[in-house]
Amino acid sequence: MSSLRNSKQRDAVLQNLSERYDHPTAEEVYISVKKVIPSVSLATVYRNLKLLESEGMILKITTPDSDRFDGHTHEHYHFTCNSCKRVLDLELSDGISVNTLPKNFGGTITGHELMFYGLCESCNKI
Amino acid sequence: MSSLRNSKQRDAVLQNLSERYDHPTAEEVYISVKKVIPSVSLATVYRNLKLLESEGMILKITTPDSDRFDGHTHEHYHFTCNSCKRVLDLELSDGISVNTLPKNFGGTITGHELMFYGLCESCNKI
DNA sequence: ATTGATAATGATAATCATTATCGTTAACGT
DNA sequence: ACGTTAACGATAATGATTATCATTATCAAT
Repeated sequence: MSSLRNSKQRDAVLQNLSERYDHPTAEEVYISVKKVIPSVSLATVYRNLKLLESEGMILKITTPDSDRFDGHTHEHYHFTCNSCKRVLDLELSDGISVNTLPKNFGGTITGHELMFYGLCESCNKI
Repeated sequence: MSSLRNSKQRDAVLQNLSERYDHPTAEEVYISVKKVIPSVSLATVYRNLKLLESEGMILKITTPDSDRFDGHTHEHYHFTCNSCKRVLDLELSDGISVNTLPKNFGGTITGHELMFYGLCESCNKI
């Protein structure tokens, strides 16, 4: 069977994401990785982001505005500013209700969306 | 200032969404509305979905696979099947923890993502 | 009812993020 | 080293969404 080979491009993508906390887009990761490996291709960044996500090493965060990536995979939540579109981390204390909005946060929260993932009943049976 | 005028195309979009619970894509809404107004344009469906969402009359649900629409705006949550990509409603009892997964559900839940929306601290000040 | 202003439409071109293709390069087991 | 093939860089293709624009429909004022 095929297995993963080492790739400095993939290492650079993963390292960049592990160093930052601003939830960059694929394009923004590309710009950063280019500073370390100037010859890197945008397609390679997309390829490795997808691969790393499928391996569970990074998270893809889908917002209404853009897809973003997060190198920190511990359980935590996110906030999107409707104005500047930035994505911030929100750490909720364990067991907090989704109806109890975080207090230690200078912004204003006007809504939230909770999405569960898994297998539906019919796909479960297959 | 400008104000909204009546439009049977917009009414048809809104009515279609209010009748269904399957969280259709824009294309799927278009197919349905076309059965009522055969001359309707896909662009008109997109325009009205955006307009209705900005008016708070429908919800846009962004999933990793596609954007979907929901005509039912009361607070509730969603489940995306990783296999068939369907989006289902999940009603959580009030105050339930995000760590307590719903029981009345035939599928398997493997993860979840919680996104808050609003204004960040710096945009708040503007 | 008619008119005038303009919101809304239908058709389609343009945009843009992402993916596919393909010839070349590089990782690594033998 | 060598051969196999995963991974790459470059770029074309794709597909969902948005922009454009000439035409039509809404509706307040006459």
